[in-house]
Amino acid sequence: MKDCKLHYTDSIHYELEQTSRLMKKVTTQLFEKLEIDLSLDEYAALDTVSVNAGICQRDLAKLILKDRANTGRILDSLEQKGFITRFIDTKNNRLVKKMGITERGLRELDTINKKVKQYLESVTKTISDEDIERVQETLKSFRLELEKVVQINI
Amino acid sequence: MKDCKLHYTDSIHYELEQTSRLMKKVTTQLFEKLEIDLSLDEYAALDTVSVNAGICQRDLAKLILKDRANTGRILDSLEQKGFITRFIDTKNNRLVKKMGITERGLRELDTINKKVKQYLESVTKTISDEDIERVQETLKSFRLELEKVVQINI
DNA sequence: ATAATATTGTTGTAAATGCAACATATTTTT
DNA sequence: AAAAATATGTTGCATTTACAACAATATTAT
Repeated sequence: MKDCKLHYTDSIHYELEQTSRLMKKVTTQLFEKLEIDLSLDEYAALDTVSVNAGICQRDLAKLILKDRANTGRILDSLEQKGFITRFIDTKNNRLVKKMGITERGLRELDTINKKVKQYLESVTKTISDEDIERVQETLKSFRLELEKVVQINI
Repeated sequence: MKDCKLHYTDSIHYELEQTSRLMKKVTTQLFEKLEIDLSLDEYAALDTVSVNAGICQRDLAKLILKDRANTGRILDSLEQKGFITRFIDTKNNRLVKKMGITERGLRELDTINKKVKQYLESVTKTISDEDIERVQETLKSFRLELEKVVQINI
């Protein structure tokens, strides 16, 4: 019993990784099925921009946990599709590329959010809201602990 | 408040993804710091093999959520490093490549497990054991629900 | 018995990812 | 004021990854 807990496959870290990978797979398949013209990462970025109007690229990169290079590329795609606009501005007297969601992007995001929410709720319907909420809260504390020890170079 | 919950960034799926990515980053950095000569995936595979002696490649692929191609490559590396042995056997009258952990692999795994456990426990020490356990259990039920709807081609 | 289908593993390839190097501009140090 | 350090974004590259095609063998259907 004591030995059991020594294994990675019995750890919360393993469970997290597995669940997350599976979740990603499910969502990717859902996006294909619903013929959504965005990648999962583009969607996450778009959603994050929508609630953080005027955010700059580096700050966005921190939120979506991508590096600056990939964040830039994701934004190129979103801009090219007309879902966001980018503009040069300053932050702490430095030139930065800020962005905002377009009218079209907002409509697209809203559509996707509704579709996805409906579907995903049907997946988690066997799990009580309290459990979900409790997990979410614990994950958040957990994440904050992780942020203290991880070195993020973005 | 109701609208809030519509956003991906407020969903448990987002929290899962973020926490998992962060966790991966932390562990990768830990492996580098401890100068462990295994990738994270190799470690997960080795650990899984150790508790599933005689497993075949495809079954292992299912457990570590990699496709058959990548699983094969990971095993090539582990075999080359002398941590596992592979042998041809049959499963349901079919030829399969089974594997087992070597004496050396077992020692290596044990060393890593101890190091990693010690470190990771220091990370999660601010979170109570009950919370961890509860999250782990809920994640597992969640994962089982996901497995029902996801299409896995391995 | 022959053809079609299924299982398992490998190889090839295109896309995603992260990291380092670079370019530019600004702040801090000397 | 000049030099060093910092912040931000982009480009290039090497690694990882997933997916499809293939090879070999066994099972099932006709």
